[in-house]
Amino acid sequence: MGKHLTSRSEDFAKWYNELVIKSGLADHSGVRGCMVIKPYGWAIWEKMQSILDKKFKATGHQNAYFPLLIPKSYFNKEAQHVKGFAKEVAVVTHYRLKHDPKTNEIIVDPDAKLEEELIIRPTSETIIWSTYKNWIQSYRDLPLLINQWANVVRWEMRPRLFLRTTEFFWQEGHTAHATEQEAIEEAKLILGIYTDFLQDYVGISVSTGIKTDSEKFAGAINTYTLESVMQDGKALQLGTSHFLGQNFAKAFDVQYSNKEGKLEYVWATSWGVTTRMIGAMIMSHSDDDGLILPPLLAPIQVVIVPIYKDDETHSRINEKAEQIIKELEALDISVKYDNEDGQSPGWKFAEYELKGVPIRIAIGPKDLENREVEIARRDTKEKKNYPNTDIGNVIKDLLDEIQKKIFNSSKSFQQESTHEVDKFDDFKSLLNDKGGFISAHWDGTAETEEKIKNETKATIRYIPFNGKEEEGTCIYSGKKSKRRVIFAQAY
RNA sequence: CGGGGUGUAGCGCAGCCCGGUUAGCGCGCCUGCUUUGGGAGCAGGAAGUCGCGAGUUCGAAUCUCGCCACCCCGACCA
Repeated sequence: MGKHLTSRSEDFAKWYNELVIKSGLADHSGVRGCMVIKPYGWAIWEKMQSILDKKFKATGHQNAYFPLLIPKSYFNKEAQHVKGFAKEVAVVTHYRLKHDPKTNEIIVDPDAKLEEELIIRPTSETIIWSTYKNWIQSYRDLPLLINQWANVVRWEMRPRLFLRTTEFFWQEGHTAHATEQEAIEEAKLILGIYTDFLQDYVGISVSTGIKTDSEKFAGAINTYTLESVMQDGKALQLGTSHFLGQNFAKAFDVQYSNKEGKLEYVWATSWGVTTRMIGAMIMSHSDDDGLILPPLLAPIQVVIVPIYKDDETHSRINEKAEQIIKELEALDISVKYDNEDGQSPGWKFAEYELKGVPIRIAIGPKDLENREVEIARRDTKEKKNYPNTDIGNVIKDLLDEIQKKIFNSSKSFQQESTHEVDKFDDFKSLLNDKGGFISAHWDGTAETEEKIKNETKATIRYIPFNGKEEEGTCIYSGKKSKRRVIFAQAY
């Protein structure tokens, strides 16, 4: 294992890559764009899943599972949807391999060609709506509130660990409602759940708003988004919640009888967050020494490192460590006692900093003598000695404090990274300089949006909700504008 | 898909230009002793189809041709 990471200032992309791999979250695999998520990384995802899952269930959603493979014809039905995803779907064309007698190699059996090709889901709207058609007949069947935890495949040209992989994990919610209003409320409810989750648990400050037509989900009427600024000044979309209108209902003919016995198309939403959140968490909080994990998602919240010279001291430390472990476990704090004797304490310190364990407790001869322990927090690198008494509660409070501190840093960073700009020259120089969110006037046309993108690589990340009415002129075209939108260069 | 790079021990690399001992170094691993408050030291040891396939040659990690894979940078995307 290399001793040092590339620093963020030297090469942010390299820092990120090394960090993901060296901290043991994930590995590259034999297939381009597909990654192996290792136990330490998967443990974080499991925590994310269980927290979100509870929130979904608390708001009336149920989990179900729909198939990975979707007949190509289903995919055809909603025009915008096909158009949006066509470029990146993987297609299954055959169902068998055979031995080639000539080369003695395994080849695709040409006789096993599928009559109808199957696509590997890039998202599940089509298969779900073709199923909902049979599930929904009456207003009594509504609302239908389903979520699934699944993997999807989108053939990516330029993959990046966690941020953009060809296969990724996510949850996708798909709901059907009797009224437009109710569907919009659902999409916003979920956006609120995502916001709370990202801020309270992942510790990332997010901003929300509506996507422009060119950035919205293929097949949606409106896409609500959550966005944040990473440490390098680039923006990242962390999740989306879509109001789908009646587009899929009409494409798949999903109608219900209302109380008056008249047939009406249902109103739909879909929404998702992915393993990308892990990448965002890394890029938001971590430093040149390694990960900084928010306590509420850290697989290990506290690590105890013993320091000893002789067996007698060692066994006294073990005793003390056991006491602390009991105290912490009683408070539901996850703790690891690293009592391996293969590595020096210094090695362990560096290792757990790399892995982002929020709190480290060191116990050595001095501490035994003074009836203390040394407690070090990962986020600030601060070290302090605490007396033996009531260590559990000290740690508990410290974990809370770290969680808050991480979020507050993210919040102030996001505020510092947001700038109002009125001149296109300033807009461009700001992008070159530090990036971040740029709040600027836009004339509302797709043409201007496109031109700005081509010239600066910045896109409109979102149109803020309740953006205050403000007379102004478009930063690019000089035409009249009534509100500011948020631009950024994005991942 | 374009440009660049890499492929040699579990990991990171050198060797290749200019072919020739038994393919080397660091980390890790195993054994032993000494160590342990910020990535420990010494001694000994195990571990390699040199990405794959052809070719040139007395001889190929090294030269030639072909193939494959991955990474990085750009255009598309959660």
